[in-house]
Order: sequence, then C-alpha cells, then structure tokens
Amino acid sequence: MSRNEIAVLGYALLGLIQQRPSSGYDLRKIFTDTPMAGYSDSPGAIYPALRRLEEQGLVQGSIVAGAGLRRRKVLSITPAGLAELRKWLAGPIGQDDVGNHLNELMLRFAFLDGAAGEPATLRFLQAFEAELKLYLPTLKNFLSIHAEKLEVSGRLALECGILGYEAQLQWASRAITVYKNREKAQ
Amino acid sequence: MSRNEIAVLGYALLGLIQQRPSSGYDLRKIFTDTPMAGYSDSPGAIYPALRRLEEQGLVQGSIVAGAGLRRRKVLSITPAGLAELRKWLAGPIGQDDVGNHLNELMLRFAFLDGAAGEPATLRFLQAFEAELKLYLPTLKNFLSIHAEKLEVSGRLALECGILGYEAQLQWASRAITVYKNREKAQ
DNA sequence: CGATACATGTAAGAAGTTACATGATTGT
DNA sequence: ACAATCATGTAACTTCTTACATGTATCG
Repeated sequence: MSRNEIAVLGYALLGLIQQRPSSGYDLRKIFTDTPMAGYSDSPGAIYPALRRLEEQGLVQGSIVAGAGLRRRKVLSITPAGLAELRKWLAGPIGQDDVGNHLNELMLRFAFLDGAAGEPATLRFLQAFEAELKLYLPTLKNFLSIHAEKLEVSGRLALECGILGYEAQLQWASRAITVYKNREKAQ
Repeated sequence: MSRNEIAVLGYALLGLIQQRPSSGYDLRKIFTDTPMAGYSDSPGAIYPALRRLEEQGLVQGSIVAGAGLRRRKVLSITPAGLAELRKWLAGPIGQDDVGNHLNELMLRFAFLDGAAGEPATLRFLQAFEAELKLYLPTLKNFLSIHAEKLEVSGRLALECGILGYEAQLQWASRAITVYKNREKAQ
C-alpha cells in the first residue's frame, strides 16, 4: 500500500461511516459483534486507520463531550470521502478479485446500494457474474488436468472451492433478477 | 505473529516442501500458476519466509550447483518441520476459523491426507462439519433479526455468505462419506 | 543483441497484531 | 472497593508489498 492508497480496512470504515457517523468504538463493535468480523476489531488497527482517513480529508471528526462518559470522537464522511468510496465501489472486477479477494468484493457489494445507487449495484453484479463465468471453467479445467497428480484431499479441496463459486454464481443471477425487478417497478 | 510463530504463508510453504523438496523459485511458480494463488508470489515474501523456516530448523537447504543455470537452493522438510506441520494440521477448528479463515482451513485440508494420514483427515472433516452446523444458524439468525435494518445489498451480501457455507457443508458431508468408504475398503 | 525464463535475494515503507496506558461511569 | 463497559490511543514487533539488484542461459 503506497502513500495515499487505502487498505481494505480503510474502505470498510469509510463505508460504515457513510452509512452513519460513528466513533472508533462504534466501528469496533460492528467488527466484533456482526458477521462483518474479520476486519480486525483491534484498536491498534482501527484508530490509526481512522487517523489516516482523517489526514486524507475523507472523514471529519468532531468531539462530542456528551452524556458524561469519556469524550467520543464521531467521524462523518466528507464529500471527498464519498467520492473516494464511490470510486472504489465502481472499480473494475478482475480475475484476481474473484479468485483471491472475494471478501473485499462482498464488502463492496454490501455498501453499493446505499452509497452508489441501484444502477451501480446492478452493473457490479453483472460484472461479477461475468467474471465468475470466466473463472469457473479455468478452475474446472485445472482440476481435470491435474486430478491424477493430486492427492485425494487436494482434489477435494479444489472441488470445495468450485462448489463455493457455483453457489455464488447462482446467487449473483438471483440478485440480478432482484435488481432488474426493482428497476422495472420504479 | 510473535517470535517462533509461523504465518500462514510459512505453513503453505512447509506443506508444499513436505510434498516434494523444492526451491524458492519452484514454490513461487506454484503460487502464480495454480489456484493456490493468493499466497503472495513475491520474492520479498517467499525468500524471507523460507529463511525463517530454515532458522527454526523446520526445513533444510542444500545448494544444487546443477545443470548449468544459476545455483538453486533446494529445501527439504526436517523431522522437526514435519512435526510442526502435523501439529498445525491437527489443531482445533474454531468458530473464527470457519467464519474468517476458510482459506487457511482449506489449505490445511489439502495437506492433511499426504502429511497426516486418512484418519486425521476424517477427524478434520468431522470437526469442520460440526463447526459449520453451529455457525450457519447464528448467521441465519443474525440475518432474520437485522433483515429490516439492512439495505437490500447488505442483506443479499449476507445471503451470499450463507449460500457459500451451505455449499461447503454439503461438500463436507460428501467428503466424509468418501473417507469413510476408503476406511472400510482397507 | 534483446527478450524471456531461470534463480535468489535486499531495502524501504505500509499495515496489522499484541499488549499496554489512560481515564470516566455504572453496577454490585 | 472492584469489575465491567465505555472510549481513545501508543509502542514494539512481525509481516507483506513494491521495487530494485544481480546473475546465467536460451531462443529468435
């Protein structure tokens, strides 16, 4: 991650702050209490990440000396932050994303609707579906070529991956239908 | 990762070296050319990781001044390395592994058969199945509780995860059958 | 002669982990 | 008094990323 690039954790925070202004503590709790876990609930990751976002002008903190507890610093997204978030959400989907960064793709998808609107969400789903349709055959092809050389458990592990991607492909097709119906309904 | 602990990349390398003695270059190619990608094919990750394994006495390098190309350093697993690998393979499976480190679990599974034997592989699968059967209801429960508060895309993203885990549960049940049949066949 | 494949490494910097530090408020 | 929850942060350490450095052999 070179200077001025944002790590996945940064986008996760930016997306959540876009949904509603939050303190570092609020955000930590989301990571510990919901299935959105896996994005490090540790203060040693979150507070420095928030400070970086603030230094880049993507979020703005205001201290709420509120209701008696220790001071809270509530972060809100700035126009620049919203633009940056949308740029990330609308970015292309590559082979590598589908194969090795599915979590990040699903994180993007979860924010798309609220932050970039339904047309952008539909475009994402169609790109995701298209990429899966390219990726699945290469996986299956690899398996059929190497099946004999692999150990039983290695072969099964690959099959597990393939089944997962097939489930996701079906999901994507269904989700596309959902968004197309919503489009018509308007 | 504190001193003397091994990162996932380290175990991936250890497992591959156990399958067959390999050079750093051989290992890199596996990460670039096969669906086992996602474990950083960069020399800046692999060579330092291999040196750490060697310093810990888990692999042993021997320089092959071989066939005319630049010297190769071929690494073989040591008895200590095999013990460490088996310890990792046989470790418990927790909620957190299923929810956030599925890749690591599948990596373990891919090596289990060859490095720890079929009984250990079957035990792994049964533990994996059991943990999925605990985890899936908590996910579904979370979804039903929060469905109304979530945006459409957030809800769909969760459903995507659920479908993936259901596919994996079916896979695990099938794989258990495969290993039980092999057990009987002996 | 230049590109490509083989082959191993280092250096600077970014980001995460664990553990610690600090401090207020509420409940027991 | 003490634990738990709220709340923000830092320090040391590990690891990974990106980019560079080095060198041989083969092919067109």
